[in-house]
Amino acid sequence: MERKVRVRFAPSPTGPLHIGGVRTALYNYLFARQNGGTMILRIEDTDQTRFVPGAEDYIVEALSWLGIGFDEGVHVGGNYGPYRQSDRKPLYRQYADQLLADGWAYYAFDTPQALDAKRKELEAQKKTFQYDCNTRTSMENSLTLPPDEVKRRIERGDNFVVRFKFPEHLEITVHDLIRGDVTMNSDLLDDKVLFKSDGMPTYHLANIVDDHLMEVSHVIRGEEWLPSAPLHVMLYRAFGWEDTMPHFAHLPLLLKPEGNGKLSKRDGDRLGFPVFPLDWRDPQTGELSSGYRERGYLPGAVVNMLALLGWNPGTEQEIFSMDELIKAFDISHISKSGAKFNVEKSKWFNHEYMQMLSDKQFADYLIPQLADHGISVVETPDQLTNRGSQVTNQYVEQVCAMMKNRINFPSELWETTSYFFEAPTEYNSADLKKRWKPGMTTHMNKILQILDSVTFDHDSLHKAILDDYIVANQFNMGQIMNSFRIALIGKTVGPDLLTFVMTIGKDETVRRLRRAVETIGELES
RNA sequence: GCCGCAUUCGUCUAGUGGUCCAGGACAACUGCCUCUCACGCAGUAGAUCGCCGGUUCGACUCCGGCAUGCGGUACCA
Repeated sequence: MERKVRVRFAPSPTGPLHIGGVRTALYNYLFARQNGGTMILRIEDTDQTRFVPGAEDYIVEALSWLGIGFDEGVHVGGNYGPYRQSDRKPLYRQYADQLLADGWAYYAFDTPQALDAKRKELEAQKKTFQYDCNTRTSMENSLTLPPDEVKRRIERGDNFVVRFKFPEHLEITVHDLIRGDVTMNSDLLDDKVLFKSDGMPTYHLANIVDDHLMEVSHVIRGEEWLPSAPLHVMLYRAFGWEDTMPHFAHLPLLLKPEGNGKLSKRDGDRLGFPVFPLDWRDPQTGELSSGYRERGYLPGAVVNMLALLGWNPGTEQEIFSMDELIKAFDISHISKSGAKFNVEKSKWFNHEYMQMLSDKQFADYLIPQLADHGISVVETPDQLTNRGSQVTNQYVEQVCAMMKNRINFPSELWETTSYFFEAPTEYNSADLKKRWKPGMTTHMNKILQILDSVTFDHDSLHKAILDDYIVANQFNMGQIMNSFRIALIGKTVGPDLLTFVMTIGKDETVRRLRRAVETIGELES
């Protein structure tokens, strides 16, 4: 019987959402949308000591920025709420009690300090302590204490936890959609705490109860959960919910770009790329971790890049819109091994997505940067009152159209287009040395004359300067044109020079060239 | 230590027993374009498929061992 697809993304609000978590959310989303299913956002905040203010809002905002939407969840509601585990607190006790009553769990009174001491003691003998079928008989719990003593302690208000009682000698098999069957022996598994002394369930209990109550059909989560999956399977069995147990898919981890290991917050700032979707300022330390959005990544590029980090379409297509991803996504094409994050490729993705933007959208990115440099934008030419610090909207778009293909990030806009808006204040000395040879001032003065006498359009300029002057006289094209370029731009970079001249106009061209001749002319040796 | 998962060009990956002397992308390099720098285009190089055995007529693909990496081993998720 095929159930309706219901998946959940269940982060815990302990800080900013890690990019690996974003990918988990994305895969859940793609799977839900592809199957006409429901996408749920559930907040797993059972550890009250790790609560971080703002983290939940951050999660919602980040996923919303990326276009990963939810049908049910803390922020949108739904019929299976509440969607925050702290709000579901009263619900869990009865399930712990049920397990206790059925012999699947037991009370344990060992204090954290006692457990800690035990671990240290064993460690000194080079052994490790695990609360399991071998050790539970020598601990303080309802398995070893007389029933009336257990009752007395509970009534007295002693702290206790509820632990799962793993059956002995049992092979537990978890079927994973990505890895196939994974089998573990119950004798090696520890009796996990299900219910804490503070009255909250642990992740393990809450997760199973909630997934069951919310009728979750598929659990798509990180590989770090694989070792505890047998516990989860056993819990479904213990509750008698095995026939509606969700399918599991454990995603490979995202690794740091160099060396080995999980991608961590530190790597990002050390290697100069974001590990988080949005900027995050730690409320405790005030430390800022940078995000993709603020770095100028486009949401589509981030989604596309993440989708392909651990999954492939089986074809050679690399650029996917969200709709295309939804169509192409397939759990069986998720890879099994961890993926190293590649900064260069993420830049390439962003470049591709930037190129899909219109000139107008580029202009919208550039205009604030112009303002930062004292240049304001007006709608029409007749509104221009100060040519030095004002440009028209149309001019900005024209510049963007010409320069967009060399842009990877919006932040590069000003530095790669500034010479369209400001005359050079200095001339690159290396370029001058290479191009501005003796006699160049004479050539520039000649070009000044030509500019003055010729019709100001691209073809006429080309004929007058390139054909009739440089080529006809067999002058060095590279030297003259590059010197001309240095005079106008300050260095030997940029678009087709005559197009540039046409863009900034005759007056500005003449002004820049005159000034260059005056300034540089003296440098001739 | 114990348990689990993984292992194909520098990186992401294709590959589900013969069609693979292993394909694509990013990066690198070369060339074209060109007054320059980019973009773009074309091409080159780069992987004894972690190692050793086994199964098979045939293995990157199946099995076993080893090595390495990663994950887990909390009253954290």
